[in-house]
Amino acid sequence: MLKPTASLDLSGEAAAKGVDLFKTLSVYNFGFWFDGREAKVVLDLELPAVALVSVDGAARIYAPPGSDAPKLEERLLYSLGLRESLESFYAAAAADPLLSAFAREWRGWRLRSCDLWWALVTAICQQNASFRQGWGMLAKLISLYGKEVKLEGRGWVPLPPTPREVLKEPGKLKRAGLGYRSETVLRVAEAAESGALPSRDALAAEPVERAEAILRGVKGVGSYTARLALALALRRYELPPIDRWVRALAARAYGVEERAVEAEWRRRWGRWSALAAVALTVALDAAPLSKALARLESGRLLPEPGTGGPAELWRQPWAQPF
DNA sequence: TGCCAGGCGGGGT
DNA sequence: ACCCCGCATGGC
Repeated sequence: MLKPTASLDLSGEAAAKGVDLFKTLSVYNFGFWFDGREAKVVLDLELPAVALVSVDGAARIYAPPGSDAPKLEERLLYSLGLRESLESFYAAAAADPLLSAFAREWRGWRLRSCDLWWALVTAICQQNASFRQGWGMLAKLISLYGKEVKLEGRGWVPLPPTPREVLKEPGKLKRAGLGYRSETVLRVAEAAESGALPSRDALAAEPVERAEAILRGVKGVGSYTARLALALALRRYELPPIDRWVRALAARAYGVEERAVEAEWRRRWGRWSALAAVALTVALDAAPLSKALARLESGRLLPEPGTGGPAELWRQPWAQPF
């Protein structure tokens, strides 16, 4: 059982940075981690440590006795994007044919980060799968491994399995519906356990192209997966994860050939390239490509209620196994 | 019921 | 620098 080790109020920091905690906590979140009012934010899978964060900014960190509270507080601020200034991102987005409406209505959104292992698993589950299939896999994976931690006085919080736990029961990956992606997740788990995969801090010290190459050293981790993981875990956005979905939408919106999309995307978005790609999935509710293209044609470039996209993932029954 | 989905690696040219 | 295929699974 984890006990409260620190309490803090994020409302001042959020207001100063223009961060909307509801948007930040709700986007790409599961119902078992966000209920519309309060989020469980996993800070450390190994300790473990979890923060309870209310949309009004009240936060409490739960960790084992003797944990480094200031370090966990800093990790919480980092993971909510409160250490990041997105002024230049939203300035660029305001003038962009894909994200101008998003920049107007969703300026307070920040990408939540997670650890490197879970970022890679998340990205692998998006390979060659629809939004719904990918996130369904993750929900089922968490449910099947069944890891939970109790917060004193606040009940149980589901946790993703660690690399070691996945290696101990590898068969659960296929039962979670990962199919051939299971082998890639197992190779990532082995690399993490053996030390072949650098820690997040070690990776963060590398030039971003080198960091991408290191992650691609694992068979089954390609450019898309590596770049998405760098965005989710390290908040490194220079390299865009261009999949066929972004490729087709950007070709249409920017009037370039599909093969020229990556260069054009990097030219327009620079150091915000990956963040812009993730923001686009939020704006278009990660709709299947044909629907997303139709949304683009009709100028419907904001999340729409009832579509069950990233902004409403937490409301979806298929993503709430607990 | 096939066909496709927010990739990837291995094989070709 | 391209092109093409198969891959395991789930949803329609």
